[in-house]
Amino acid sequence: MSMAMQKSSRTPTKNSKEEPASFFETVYAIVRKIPRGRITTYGAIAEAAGTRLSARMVGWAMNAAGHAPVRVPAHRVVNRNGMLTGRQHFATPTLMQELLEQEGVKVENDQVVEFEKLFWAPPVKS
DNA sequence: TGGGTGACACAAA
DNA sequence: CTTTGTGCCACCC
Repeated sequence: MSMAMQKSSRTPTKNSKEEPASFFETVYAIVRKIPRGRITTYGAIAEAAGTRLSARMVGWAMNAAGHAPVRVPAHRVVNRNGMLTGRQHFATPTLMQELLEQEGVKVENDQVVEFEKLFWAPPVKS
């Protein structure tokens, strides 16, 4: 799959304040607010960010989150099915599951157990 | 400027 | 049930 675009450099646009300079940072801010042991979905984040029509962008932002200035708990973000779709993008394919289990989130067959119960609804972006 | 990209979501077959 | 296809939008070169 991934052949071109391996560098993917992004513009940090660091602001002294918490003000997100771009949609990416908005997503990062939301993801960082996910409580430990909880999870959310790309769609929920997208909705909170104001782009519910495109959950894809959240995944795209997560892709860039790997080189974000602040570590983003991307392992707490799963797809609508509660599946760890992004595990393949972590340092190791199993890292995402390991991190989740470290926080008490049980994962079976690449899917979060009781995903609906652990689901955390991100606050709506003002 | 324009085009391509995608860690999703949803509908249809 | 699984598979296939389309839409969607912000960001990067």
